[in-house]
Amino acid sequence: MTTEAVIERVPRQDNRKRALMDAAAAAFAAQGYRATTIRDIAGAVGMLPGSVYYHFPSKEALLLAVYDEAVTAIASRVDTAIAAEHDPWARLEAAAVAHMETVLDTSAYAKVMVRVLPEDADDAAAALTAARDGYEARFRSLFAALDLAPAASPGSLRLMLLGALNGAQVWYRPGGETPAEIASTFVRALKRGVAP
Amino acid sequence: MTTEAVIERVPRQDNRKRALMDAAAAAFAAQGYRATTIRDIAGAVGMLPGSVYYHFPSKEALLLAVYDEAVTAIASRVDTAIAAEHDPWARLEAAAVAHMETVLDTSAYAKVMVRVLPEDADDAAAALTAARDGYEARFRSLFAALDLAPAASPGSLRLMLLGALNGAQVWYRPGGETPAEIASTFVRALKRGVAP
DNA sequence: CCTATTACCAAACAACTGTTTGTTTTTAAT
DNA sequence: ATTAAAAACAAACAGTTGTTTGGTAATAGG
Repeated sequence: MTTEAVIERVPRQDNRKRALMDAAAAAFAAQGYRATTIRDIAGAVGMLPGSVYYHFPSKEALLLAVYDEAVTAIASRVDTAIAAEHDPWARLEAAAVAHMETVLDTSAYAKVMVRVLPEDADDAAAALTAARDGYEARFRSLFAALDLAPAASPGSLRLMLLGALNGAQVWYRPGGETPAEIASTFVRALKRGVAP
Repeated sequence: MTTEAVIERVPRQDNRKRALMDAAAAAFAAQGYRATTIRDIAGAVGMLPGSVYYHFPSKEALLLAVYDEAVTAIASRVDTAIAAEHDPWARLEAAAVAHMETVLDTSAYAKVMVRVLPEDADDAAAALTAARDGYEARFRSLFAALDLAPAASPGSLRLMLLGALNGAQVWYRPGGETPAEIASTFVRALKRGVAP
């Protein structure tokens, strides 16, 4: 008994955990965190509500998992985009385009990051803020590398750019300019406006 | 009976209706619509939950009343601000400053307009959208009056400006630049960026 | 004073919420 | 085939939600 080897079980599939996160992301993005019920999510993957708690200990934990995944994914896309550029303004433009495309086109995860405010999840609020801050630090660096006119504050500009990009989720409708064009146009206008 | 004069009663005071709307606006702005309960609002004015329904037929009706009031108030402030200017860019700047000051300083009502998405209120969604559109039409006119470089689309610029201004509510913390300074700086940068 | 209306209370309702519990089925290694 | 863990079901729980109902003070006009 004491010499018993520790048997390691490989979990059958993560598929269900992933399916739950995908369903949760879609629901959170479309209806918001509070308006989404565990029953919505469970139903979307053909599960009973109680079964969700085998995979996640709480609704907030599920949100946090989705949120972390969202931050990781968009951060990696932005990193790839800026790695291809050297000029500071070109890097900012590339980052803005990647951000906007991810939020508007790609995944429900990024939409969750924009739509769900940290205050929506009482206990997980600090964790959500931390995750978001980690991502936004990239834009902090990008703005710090710019050569700006003395009147322009990099902090305000960064927050306004992110506000404008994220606000697009509320009003954007496909058909006219693409997300990439909108982001690109905006950053270029900003450049002409605040360069020395 | 047929010649009976119609007696008109003057309601004692609207004070309570107003108090309810103020409390609702504060709660909606701080916690969002769904996270706010009728009990929260009733408690804030020293009333029992059921009594709220003497003044408003539903929670959504209360939201709509707050929303309409918010739109009316911010629209009047913006109208006053732009009436004092003649140059198109100066008018836009004045409007942006008035918008931002209202959202950040003045009242919880304006914050509701920014924070509560129409989709949050299932049945009243269309009414909320209509109210918001009526307000945003002012900015449509302001942008239409500008002399823009051919590459810049007035529609995208308008939505980005509003996105940036409204996004400020999420990140703004008092202490540094004032809301008016931020809005002003931003519009001026935009002008240099997109003027022909 | 009388009376109808206004404004509110007190208590409940039915529906829905996140979550828990005990049990059963499914899976994969022995 | 046996076994044990993994994954799900079935059913409930306790709390909260928006809302309704019937009664009761308060108010102001007659």
